[in-house]
Amino acid sequence: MEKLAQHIKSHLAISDKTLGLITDRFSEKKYRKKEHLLHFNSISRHVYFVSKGCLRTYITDFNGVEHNIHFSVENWWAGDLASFVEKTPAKYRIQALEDTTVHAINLNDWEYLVREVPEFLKYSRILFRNDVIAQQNRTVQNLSYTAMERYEHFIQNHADLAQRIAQKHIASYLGLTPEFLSLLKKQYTS
Amino acid sequence: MEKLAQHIKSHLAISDKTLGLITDRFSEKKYRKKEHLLHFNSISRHVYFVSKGCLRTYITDFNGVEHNIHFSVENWWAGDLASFVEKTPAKYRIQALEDTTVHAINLNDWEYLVREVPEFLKYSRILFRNDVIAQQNRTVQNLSYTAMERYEHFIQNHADLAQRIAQKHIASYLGLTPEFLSLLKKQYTS
DNA sequence: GAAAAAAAATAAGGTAGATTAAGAAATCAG
DNA sequence: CTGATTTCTTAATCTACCTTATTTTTTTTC
Repeated sequence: MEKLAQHIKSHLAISDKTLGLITDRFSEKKYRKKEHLLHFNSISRHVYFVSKGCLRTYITDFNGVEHNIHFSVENWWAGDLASFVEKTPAKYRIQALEDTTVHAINLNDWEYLVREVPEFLKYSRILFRNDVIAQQNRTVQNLSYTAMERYEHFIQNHADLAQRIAQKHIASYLGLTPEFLSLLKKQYTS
Repeated sequence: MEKLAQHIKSHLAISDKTLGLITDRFSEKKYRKKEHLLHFNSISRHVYFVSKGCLRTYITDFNGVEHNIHFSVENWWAGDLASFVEKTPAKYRIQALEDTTVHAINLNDWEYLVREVPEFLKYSRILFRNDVIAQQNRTVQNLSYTAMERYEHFIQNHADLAQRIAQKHIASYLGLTPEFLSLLKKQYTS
């Protein structure tokens, strides 16, 4: 739980005792590469904090094409928020891209913490807020930039991810075919 | 303030007295068509609840092309959340598309309500949550659907808006040129 | 560490949507 | 009500990105 504790501490002042109350509600789970944490149309019972490894959150459209929405490496959260809080069937799927260790919390515990631990409520608000801002930025970028610009931006801001993740997953994240990304990459290097 | 009160009531149980505490912190403002509520690079001092009229939230990209991010008609919120909560220069601009009446709240009052009125905290969480979910859906749609499909979807889900707003603004929202939208429209009707 | 599978590169040809331009229709300002 | 401005339409041309197919490279598996 050390990474989760650190993450919370980095966002607000909190005593170790209170921190303990929070981390007590999480349980560690391990997933093998390619394993799914969340399946389409199932109800998302947990949200996850990644302490090791990498997850992708994606949808499969009506043509069967997968679209990566989000990557979660160490110290990031993953989850289908809508499914989790509304108890509705998930639109998203979540899959491990590497052997991954997460700290999972279920809705009961989440609601307990939000209700009983003011620091957790504050932390959860920061998470939601950051999520909103990140999503906004992505919308803006998809509207404003060419494929090449989006690729450059991704490389510059997520150099680590670009090393770790298969190119086809980056292509999917950027809304491109892997073939076209391959072409861009060649142009970018030269 | 009646519409704002109604909107809050529709999301949670709340006494009229508590509701009064909340609406007291809002002030009514009126804007003429084409007037801006928020300029680029200024700090967003307020968020707005629209009680009459219509606003658009948009960005101008480095080529000078405008991209509509969001429309806010009666009973919707508008604001550059990132700028508002972080006190950073706004990325978005907000403009009245019609003569518009809003209820505005500044950050001090917002934070006061979040801190002192648990019902408002709950309400604000619902707003953020819905915002996240709506943004997610938009990302998904932009990735998965053709221009025609996005147009059909818009017409079906926002028939009212389609009547009220200039087509060029819908085109911008859908990520299309007005010329191409005009073409789609012809195909759609026939 | 070899065979199998998955991912990446390369290339030709195709298409959704952009660009440019010009006329028609609607809206606005006085 | 009228001229000016903005918006919408139509059409020809163009291009960014997709599709399909083949080969090469990398990764996985046992």
